[in-house]
Amino acid sequence: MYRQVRTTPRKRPRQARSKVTVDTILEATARVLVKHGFDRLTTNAVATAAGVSIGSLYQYFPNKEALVSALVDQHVETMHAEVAAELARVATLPIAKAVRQMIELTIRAHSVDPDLHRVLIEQVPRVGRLTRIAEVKAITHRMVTELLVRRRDDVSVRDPDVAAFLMVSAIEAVAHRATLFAPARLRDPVLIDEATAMVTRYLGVADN
Amino acid sequence: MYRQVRTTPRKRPRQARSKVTVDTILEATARVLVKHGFDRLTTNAVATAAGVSIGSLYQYFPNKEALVSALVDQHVETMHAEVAAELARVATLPIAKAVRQMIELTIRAHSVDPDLHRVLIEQVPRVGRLTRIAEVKAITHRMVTELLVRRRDDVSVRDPDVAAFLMVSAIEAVAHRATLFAPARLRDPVLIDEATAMVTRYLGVADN
Amino acid sequence: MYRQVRTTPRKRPRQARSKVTVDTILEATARVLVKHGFDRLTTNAVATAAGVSIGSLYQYFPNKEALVSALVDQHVETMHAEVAAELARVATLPIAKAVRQMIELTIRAHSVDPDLHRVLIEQVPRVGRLTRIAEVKAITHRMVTELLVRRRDDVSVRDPDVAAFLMVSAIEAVAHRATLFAPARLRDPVLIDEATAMVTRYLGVADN
Amino acid sequence: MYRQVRTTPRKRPRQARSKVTVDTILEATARVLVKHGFDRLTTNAVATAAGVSIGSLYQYFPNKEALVSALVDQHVETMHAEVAAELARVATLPIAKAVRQMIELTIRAHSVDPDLHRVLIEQVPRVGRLTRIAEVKAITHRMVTELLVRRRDDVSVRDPDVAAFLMVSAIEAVAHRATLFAPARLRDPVLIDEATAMVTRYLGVADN
DNA sequence: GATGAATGAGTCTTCATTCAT
DNA sequence: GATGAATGAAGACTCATTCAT
Repeated sequence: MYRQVRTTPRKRPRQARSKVTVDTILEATARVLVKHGFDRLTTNAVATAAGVSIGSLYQYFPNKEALVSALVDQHVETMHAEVAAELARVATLPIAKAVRQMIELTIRAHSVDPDLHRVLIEQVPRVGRLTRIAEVKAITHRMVTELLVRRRDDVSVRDPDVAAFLMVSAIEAVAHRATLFAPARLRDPVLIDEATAMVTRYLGVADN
Repeated sequence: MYRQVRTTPRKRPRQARSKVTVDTILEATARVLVKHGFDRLTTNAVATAAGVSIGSLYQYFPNKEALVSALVDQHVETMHAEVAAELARVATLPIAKAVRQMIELTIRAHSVDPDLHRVLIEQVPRVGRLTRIAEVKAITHRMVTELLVRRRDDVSVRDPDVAAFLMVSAIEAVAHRATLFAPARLRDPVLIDEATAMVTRYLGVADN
Repeated sequence: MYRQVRTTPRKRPRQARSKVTVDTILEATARVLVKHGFDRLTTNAVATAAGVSIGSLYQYFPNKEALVSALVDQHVETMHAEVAAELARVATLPIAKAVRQMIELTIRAHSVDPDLHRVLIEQVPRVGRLTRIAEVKAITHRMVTELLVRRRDDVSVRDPDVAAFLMVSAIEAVAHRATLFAPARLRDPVLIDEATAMVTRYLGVADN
Repeated sequence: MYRQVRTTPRKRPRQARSKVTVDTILEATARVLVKHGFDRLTTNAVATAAGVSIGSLYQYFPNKEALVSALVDQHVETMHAEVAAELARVATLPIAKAVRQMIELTIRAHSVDPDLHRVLIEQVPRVGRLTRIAEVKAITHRMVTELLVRRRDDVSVRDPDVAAFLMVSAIEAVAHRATLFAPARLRDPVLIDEATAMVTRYLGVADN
C-alpha cells in the first residue's frame, strides 16, 4: 500500500563497544519517542540525546525507519518471549488457572513502561506495514489455538481457531484499553476476575 | 504528552459554495489518506485531489492535523450515532438476540470502507483526537452499563460496570483486529456466532 | 533602487459615503500598524479592522503600498502644515522667541500619537523611496533658509543653506530621539531651554 | 509593542570551516539587503548569494530576522567602538579641536558603505534591535556627559546631561540626514565647519 | 458598489542523509 | 570509526489580489 524502505540494520555490531553504542541509540530513541512522539522524532535529536554524532548513528542504522523498527522489534520480541514462556508454563495447569495467569501476564506486560508501549503501538505508523507486530500476534494466536486443540478434552470449543482469535483479541484489548483510557482499572482485581470468568465460561469451564 | 496543534476549523463556511468546498476537501483527504497514509499526505496533494487551490484549503483548515481531525470526528460521530441508535433499538429484545445484533453492527461498521477506518484509527493519536475517542468510548460504555442494570433480571453480572467494559472492549477489539490483521474473518459467520457465545455465556444467558 | 509600485489612490472618492469608507480604512490601517507593525499588516487584517470587505478596500486602494502611502502622506501633510503655519506666525518675532516656539512645536508634534508617529517613521520602509517625507523635509529646509535670508540682519550666519540644514536636523533629531529613547525628557523644560540656547548662540543671538 | 521573534544565533561555529560560512552568509546578507531591501530579502536569495545551501544558513540563523540582527549588531558594535576610541583620544585636546574631530569621525563613519548603513538603520526597528541601539546610544551619551563634567573648566554648560544629549543627537542627526537625504553634503567641508561652530558656540568656546 | 470565496506564486523552514576531515 | 558541517528536496503556510455573485 504505502512505500516501504529497507529497515534492516546496516551491520551487526561485532564488538562490545558497538553493541553499547547501538543500545545507547535505541534507548535515546525510546526517550525521544516518549517525550516528543513519532512526528517530532528526528535523527539528529536522537543522536544528540544519545550523546553520539549523527554520523555514528547512520553507521548503525541506515535510516530513520530502521531506528524505530529496531525499537519496535525489540519491544515486541520481549513481550512475545514472555507470552510464549508463560504459555508453556501454564500449559498443564487447570484451565481456569491457566487463563487467569495469562490474563495477569498480559496486564502486567502492559503496565511496564506504559508510555513507551503506548507510543510504539499507537504512534508508530505501521513501520513496514504488517511488521513483526502482526507476525507476533499470528504466532500467539497459533500457539493458543494449539493449546486449545491439545486440551480439547478439558474445554468445549467448536472452532479452536476462531476461539483462540476471540480470546487473544479480547484479553489483549482489555489490557490495551485499560492502559489507554482507564489506567486505574489495571490495578482492579475485579477486572481480572471478570475477564477470567468471561473466558472460562466461554470455554465451558468452571470459573475458579 | 507531546505537543499538539490547534485543530479546530478556521471558519464556518457561510455560503453554499464554501460548504461544497469543505466537503470536497474532506473527501479528498480521505482518498489521499487511504492511498498514501498520513506521512505522505501533503496539504498540496489534498488540495490538488480536491481540485481546489491550496489557499482555499487553508481558508478552512489551519493545518494538516485539522484536516485529518475533522475526518476522524466525522467518522467517530457517525459510528457512535449508529451504535447508540442500535443500542436503543435492541434494548428490549431477548439478550442473546440483542448481543448478536450489536456484534453484527460493530462488524458491519468496521467493514464499511475498512481502509479508511484503519488509517483513521491508526492516525488518531498523532492527530490529537484521542480525547474525543475516549469520550465516545466512555459514552458507549455507560450506555451498556445502564442497559445491564436495567435488565439485571435477565442477566447474571456481579459488576455491571466492569462487565460492560469487558464486553465493549472485547467486541470492539474483535472487529478491529479482524479488520487490521484478518479481513477475511469479517465475512465469517462463525466469528459472529462465537463472539455472541462468548458474551452470552459470560452473561449467563442461552446462546441462541 | 528597489522596485516600485503605483501608490496613487485608485479613485478619488466623490460621494460622502466613499469619503467615510476611505477614512475608516485609513484609521484601521493606523491601528493595525501600531498594534502589529508593518510586517504583520495584511490587507485582510485592515479590512476586518475597518469592518469593510476586502473587496471594498481594493475599490479604494490599488494595493497595500497605496494604503500605507496614503497614511504616511496624511501624517506628513498634517505635520508639515503645522510647521509651515508656525513658521509664518513666528516670522517677525524676535529670533530667540521664534526659535523657542519652533522647538516647542516640534516637540509637541512628536508627542501627538507618538506610537503612530514612531511606526510611520521607523517601520514603514521608505514607501516609494524619496517620498513625500523627503520632499516635505526639503520644503521645511527651504523655508527656514529663506527665513534666515530674510532676517539676515538679525542673525549672523555664513551659509544660510547649511545653517538651516543644521538647525532643522538638530531640532528634529532632539525631538525624535527623545520620543524614541527618553520620553521623559519631552516634558523637561530644561531641554527646550538648552535646545533654544544651542540654536540662538549658533545664530549669534541672545538666549532669551 | 509588536511581536518579535527570536534572533539569537542558533549555534556557535566550532570549526574554522563554519566560521567562514557564517561570515560568508553575513556578507551576502549585506549585499542582498542593499540591493533589494529587507522586504525582498529572502533566505534563499541570501543562501544563493553566499554560495551556500539554504540548510547551512538555517544551521546558524534561526530566521530572516536573526540574519539582519546579526548584521545590525556587528555594524553598531563597530561604530560604537570607533566612537569610544575617538572620544578617549580627543579627551585632552582643546575643546574646539575635539569637537571637530568627533564630528569628522561621525560623518566618516556614516560615509563608509552608506547604502548598507542606511538600510540597516531603516530596518533596525523591524528586526527588534532597537534596544541594542538604545543601549549603545546611552553609553555614548554617558561618555560625553562625563567628558563635559571632567572638563567643566573649559566649557560653559548648565546641565551636562542635557547638553550631552543635545550634542550627540544633533551631530548624529546631521550625519544621518545628510546620508539619507543629501549625500552630497557629506563631502562639504562647510558642513563640518558649521556643525563645529554650532557645538562650540553652544559650549561657549572659540570656534577654531 | 459590496461581498467574501477562491487563487497560487512565493517563502520560510525542516530534517533525513551524505561526506570531507 | 567518529565527527558534524553541509546539502537540498520537500512541504507547510501566507497573503496580496481577483472576480463571480
